[in-house]
Amino acid sequence: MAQRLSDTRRPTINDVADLAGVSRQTVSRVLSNHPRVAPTTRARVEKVIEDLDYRPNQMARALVTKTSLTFGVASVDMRNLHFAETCSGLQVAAREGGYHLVVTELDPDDQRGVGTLETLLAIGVDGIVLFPSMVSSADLESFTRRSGCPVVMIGRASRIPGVVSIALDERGAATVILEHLIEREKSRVGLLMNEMFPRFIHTRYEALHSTIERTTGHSKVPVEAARPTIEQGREAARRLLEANGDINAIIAFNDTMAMGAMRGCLDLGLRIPEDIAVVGYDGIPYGEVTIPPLTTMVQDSFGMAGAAFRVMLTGIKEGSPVDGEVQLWPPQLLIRGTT
Amino acid sequence: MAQRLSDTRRPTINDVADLAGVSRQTVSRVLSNHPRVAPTTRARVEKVIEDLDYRPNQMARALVTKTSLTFGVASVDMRNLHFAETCSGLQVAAREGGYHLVVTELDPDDQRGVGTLETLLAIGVDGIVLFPSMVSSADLESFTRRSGCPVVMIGRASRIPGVVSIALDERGAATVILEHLIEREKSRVGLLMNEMFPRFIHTRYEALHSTIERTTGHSKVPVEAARPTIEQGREAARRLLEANGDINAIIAFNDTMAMGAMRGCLDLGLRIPEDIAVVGYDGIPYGEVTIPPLTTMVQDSFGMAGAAFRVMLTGIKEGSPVDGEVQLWPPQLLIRGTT
DNA sequence: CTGTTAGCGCCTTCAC
DNA sequence: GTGAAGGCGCTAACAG
Repeated sequence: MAQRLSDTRRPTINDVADLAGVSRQTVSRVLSNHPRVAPTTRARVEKVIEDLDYRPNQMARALVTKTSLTFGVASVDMRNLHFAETCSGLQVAAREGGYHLVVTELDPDDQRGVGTLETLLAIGVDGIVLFPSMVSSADLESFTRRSGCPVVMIGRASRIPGVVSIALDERGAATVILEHLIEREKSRVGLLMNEMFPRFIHTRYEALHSTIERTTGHSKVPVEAARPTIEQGREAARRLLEANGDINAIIAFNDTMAMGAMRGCLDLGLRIPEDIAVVGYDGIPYGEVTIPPLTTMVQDSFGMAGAAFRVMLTGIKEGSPVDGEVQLWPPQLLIRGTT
Repeated sequence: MAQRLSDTRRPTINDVADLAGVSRQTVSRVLSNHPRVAPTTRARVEKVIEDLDYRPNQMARALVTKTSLTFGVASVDMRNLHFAETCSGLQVAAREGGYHLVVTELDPDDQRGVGTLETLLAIGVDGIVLFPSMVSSADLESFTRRSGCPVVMIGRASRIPGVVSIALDERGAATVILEHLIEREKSRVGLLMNEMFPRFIHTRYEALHSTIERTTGHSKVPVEAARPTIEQGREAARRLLEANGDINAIIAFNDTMAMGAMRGCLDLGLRIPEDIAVVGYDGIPYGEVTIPPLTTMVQDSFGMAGAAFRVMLTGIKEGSPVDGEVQLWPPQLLIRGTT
């Protein structure tokens, strides 16, 4: 038993120091590339490190440096391509800096959501990338104020002190979509929104709603809310169409719902795009193989992820997040077959 | 500045102890629900914990307990629905045990892949869930032997000492698919495989290849390898069809490639399923909205994730992984419109 | 250039 | 029931 333990025990900085005949401090200096180490000493220590396949224990290191080289990524549901792509982008950006991602879904039982953030903090993350969620602006502000933890929010633009937002320019996006639909003479628009997000964080809904009112003159905009799945999108689209026979365009919260909506339209015998146009958001790859291919408001998940990581890193290094900054990303409408 | 630091400093066990007028030890006992604490003391301490919103620093705790309550999840590419769903399942299972996921992509520069595993270990994970990758069986075996870290591999069945495999029963799955295709009189099968996975870990390829030979009598099975994307699947399918005019069925490595293959077939003017049948693997939601809907070998990502977490937890608790166990999951063919 | 001392925040072991 | 030492593996600050 003791045998086994000694077998599996990872070498520590002490082991390296002993074998190299130096103090732990010298090893530590070699590790951190401190200049004032004699070349011969350095070589000797590095040799031992190599031989032992030693790697410093990051948790011990974090305990003293207050920097764990990990950051949290939180969303309500990770089974989402936009999220997956963003995570991939975060991971790529993070790797260079030696950072790791702790990915978590916000606890559905924790209504306010802050609990999940506190938990991330307790395990030692240096920063948090947060996807749109139930966490209210007030809670978020108090969280960052209390903790000093840099928080970057992707996908929802709000000027929360202590939080940097990176999001699609929703108003610009809505305008581009509406211009396009109007050009296609599809100005009677219905909305398919995500019921997971309460009104107060629903910038996309508000942007679309006000833009539709402004550009089409229709004051009552038909809308249905559902979970962001194909099946729910399909059913919601049917409800939307049955209750509003005059609709000739559907804008969906994301591509997944839009793909469901396409089926809902077919269910009712409507032709796309002749009878009804469909527009999604995100630009997921699967949208290009629907028949017809889906017109969509592309989000540069990868680019936004990179930006998010850099902003977070700045927040970490400066010890505090930039104040309420909002980075808006330009809309980019990918016009394909559904409009 | 000192002001700011003191503002944002998280309370420690000492703060709680001081305020409650007890020693740190007593606080620690309250935290771990130790029975021998006077009810009044406990109440007092809990009150302070509540007031301070104190949460124990997991890294400090991990340093002494050797248990971080985190585990690593590694794959070659996280932009993959099967992976995303599995992560979601892992996260749900993990939450109950208070565990967190550190998700990482295997470093493409690290050809052998073990480096990524070592890095995970250095940041303190208690176990690792590994997706099929370039990591060879030999490297994996030596890694688990040296580190004693429980590793569960999802998606590739191999009897590696120290590693538990959880995977689809590939031979069973291949048999089910072939029986179905033969019944549909589509026995001239071409294969679209994933070039990311080298031969030696390609159980899916081997199962399909040998099953096709056995059941159809065709000894030379046409195959194309490509990256697992829609576009690459499409091109590979065209190559496959152009080189093998007699093919009347394509089995793709996963649904994404299968969806690309469907486009490739259309490109060449083939009707699905009349002229050619298409089968995918995974059962991702988007497969249900292709036209026609995609026949697919479903993988219970969520269930496999739960099983993987439980196995890993057992490994962690017992201090060593179960030995070379392989859990095979039964095939489940979802027959839709492409066959 | 290198070593010593003193913790980081927590738990384990042993006293009382 | 509670407290006092001691140390997990590492680095910061000071010696020399």
